[in-house]
Amino acid sequence: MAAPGLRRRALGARFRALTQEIFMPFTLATWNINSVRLRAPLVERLLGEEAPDVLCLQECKSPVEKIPLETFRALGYGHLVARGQKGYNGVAILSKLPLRDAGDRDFAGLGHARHVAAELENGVTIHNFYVPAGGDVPDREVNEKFGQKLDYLAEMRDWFRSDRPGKSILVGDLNIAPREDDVWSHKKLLKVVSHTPQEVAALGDTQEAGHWVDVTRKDIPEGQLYSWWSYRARDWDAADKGRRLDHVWATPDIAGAGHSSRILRAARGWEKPSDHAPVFATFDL
DNA sequence: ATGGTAGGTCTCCTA
Repeated sequence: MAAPGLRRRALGARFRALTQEIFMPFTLATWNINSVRLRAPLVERLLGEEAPDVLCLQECKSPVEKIPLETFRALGYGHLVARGQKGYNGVAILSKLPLRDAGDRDFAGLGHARHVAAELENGVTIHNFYVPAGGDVPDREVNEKFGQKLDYLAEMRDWFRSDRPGKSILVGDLNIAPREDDVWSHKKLLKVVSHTPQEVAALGDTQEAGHWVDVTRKDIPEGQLYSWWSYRARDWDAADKGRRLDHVWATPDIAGAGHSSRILRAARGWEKPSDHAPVFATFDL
């Protein structure tokens, strides 16, 4: 039998080990960067100023081998799981924490680099998505791209239905603003691709199939919330005609650990910006 | 009702 003092210290160590095991908070951000090579300085600025543990990028528009990993590694981000192609699409997960490549899927058979998954050492899987934008006309009979977007979402839905995810986070540019307060004008955008009832229903089916919790809206349930402002506006900030296209979802087993969601609107005003702002969430896991 | 900007690539596609 150990002396009372020793026993107390041993319990203290066990308590510390236990609490550390339970509370290992990590912060995650998702950002459509619109060319990771052109905007490598902006990525560096975000990593330097905000220091998320994990940064998921979309629209890298670069083959994986041309992503400037060494500049990011110098800031402590030595781990990369990515898929790329020349000129279009491309998704990357950049991390301070070790990652295991957990594969990718080619939904709707497009042959595009629009999904990649990685697993953290705590067993959490991160899915990074770039859902097709869907073209201009919300009618698959006259616009093939709109059909591809709906097919992409349907195949995501079917996958989550057949293989229900657990301990998972899904982020990315989903190219749909589902709620009325996710767009600057619900009424004016009802026939605009990204906010049509058909797309909102498709996204809802995909979310429901995986029992995904919208972590951003769990944290910020009220009010207008945007993550994208068009380049075409004369003054994006004053006009504020935004949409919430970028999302952070989590499975119910870990969604309760998510908190401190925010959108870094300021990044939309940086020099030569992306048209998207980064979305953040922290998970105590 | 219209056109407005941006990036990559190779002259126009995509967002």
